[in-house]
Amino acid sequence: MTSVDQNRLVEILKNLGLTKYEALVYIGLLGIREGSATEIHEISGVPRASVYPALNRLMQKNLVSISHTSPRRYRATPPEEGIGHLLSRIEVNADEAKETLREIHQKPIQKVRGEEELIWSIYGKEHIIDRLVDLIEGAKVDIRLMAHWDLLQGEVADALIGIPPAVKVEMICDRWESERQPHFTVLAEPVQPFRDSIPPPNMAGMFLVDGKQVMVSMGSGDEMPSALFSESAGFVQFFLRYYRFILDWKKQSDQ
Amino acid sequence: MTSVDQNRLVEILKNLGLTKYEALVYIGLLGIREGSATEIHEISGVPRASVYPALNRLMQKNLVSISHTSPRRYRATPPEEGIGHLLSRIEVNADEAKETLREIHQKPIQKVRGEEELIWSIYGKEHIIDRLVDLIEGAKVDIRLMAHWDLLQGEVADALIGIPPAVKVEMICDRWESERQPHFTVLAEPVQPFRDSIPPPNMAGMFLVDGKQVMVSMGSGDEMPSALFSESAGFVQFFLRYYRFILDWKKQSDQ
DNA sequence: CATCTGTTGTAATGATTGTAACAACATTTA
DNA sequence: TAAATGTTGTTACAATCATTACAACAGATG
Repeated sequence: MTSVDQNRLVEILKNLGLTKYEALVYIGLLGIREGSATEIHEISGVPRASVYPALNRLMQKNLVSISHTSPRRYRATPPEEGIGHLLSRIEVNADEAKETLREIHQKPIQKVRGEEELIWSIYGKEHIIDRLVDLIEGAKVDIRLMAHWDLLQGEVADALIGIPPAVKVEMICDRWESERQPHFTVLAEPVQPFRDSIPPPNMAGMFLVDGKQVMVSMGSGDEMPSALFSESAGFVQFFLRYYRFILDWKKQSDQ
Repeated sequence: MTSVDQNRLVEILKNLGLTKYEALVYIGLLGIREGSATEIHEISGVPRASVYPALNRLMQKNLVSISHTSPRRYRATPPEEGIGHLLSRIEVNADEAKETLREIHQKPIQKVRGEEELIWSIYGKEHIIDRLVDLIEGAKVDIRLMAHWDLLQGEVADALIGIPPAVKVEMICDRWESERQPHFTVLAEPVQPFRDSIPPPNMAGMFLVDGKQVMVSMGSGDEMPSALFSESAGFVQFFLRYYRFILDWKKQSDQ
């Protein structure tokens, strides 16, 4: 196992609640299945005196068992089980938090004012895609979009495919390389706003959902993608008009 | 929301990777849906100057969006989505770690020596139940057990019910209050070793799997339950004999 | 328009906490 | 008795918490 792998593993285990020493000890112990504190120290690189408290804490986390021999010997819980239980606990807790937070969110403790009039910024490709997926999955009536395939491919396309048939989907894009659904209208050809030579990935896109929400994404190449989201009627109307203009323009240039 | 609830929430969110201030800010913001930094400070109790860096970090975690008004306003990502994505990331990482750790575990880097000759200790009710479930689910031929219902109820019983029919299950217990399966043999009646008056919960139990593994559990009332596990042939044989003795004794006293 | 007041946003600093790293000591074992 | 094992204590460091100071800005007022 390379040092990069190990650093990655240690990082993940730290995010699951282990300290660096605990992670190193557990990884080392898995490599020898079972051993004494001194052996674990040798395999893991953790100072010998620090192996003992680390092992005690790992036992509390059910990742290690002890045999009261002399010297004491330790055994690693297999990772499917050990990590599995750790993760289960986190999931249970997260579900509990989600429920409580949902209640807070649904019963605001003060009158919410003009939230829908504002324009919200989102930064980073992953964040944008996460939020796009959420937006698409929340659609009830229709989705109109104009976007570059660089943005659509992957999770966004999957979300669109998963839309129930009652929701009409209309797209203008340079191309569409995923499956088509009967309720899709795809105008897939190079269109003017996306024809410029810009370095991939091209994150340009405009998504209109239910005539009430709009999300506009921009950015390409090395620059940090960003997006704007709004439920402001004015903002939505602006982009609806723009979309219809492009649609009409597209239909005419098809003749 | 009570202060206990809030502390619990903050604790869970910290385990999902947030700092205390980030958690308080997110919770507070959910309560007002959208607000300025000063409003968030007032609702959350986080010092006003510290709200800003906390909000920036929450934006990086896709839990908050910003509107570049003057003063700036912030909006909370709904918890299903925000927490959901956090958790997904953790799960993906945990699966990756599990896979890498499994490879390490399956290819020990040194010759494993007499691991099966040792007796391993496990402490704490939750840990014992976790390990019992793992043990039961790993059975391939048969399971023989003698245990008190206090220990069996819940996850252990569920695991037993989920055993495939090819695995024979034979139990001696004070009672069995879950469903029975055709491949179960249940001798469910007060038996001598469990008849003493001891404070509930009674964690006594002995589990033999495939004639190769044994786990013995003990403890009751307020005392910390503990268990021993071994694959040592001698240890397993000892308990097999003991089990058969009790079984014979049980069958005779039924006549 | 200049001035004043209050608000917003940022950076710096100090305190606290938990972990990593190391040293010293006590006990046990061969 | 020397080496190994196990325990305890100390120091350094990093991150977070908590607070302070200040510049810039916005709005109100004369």
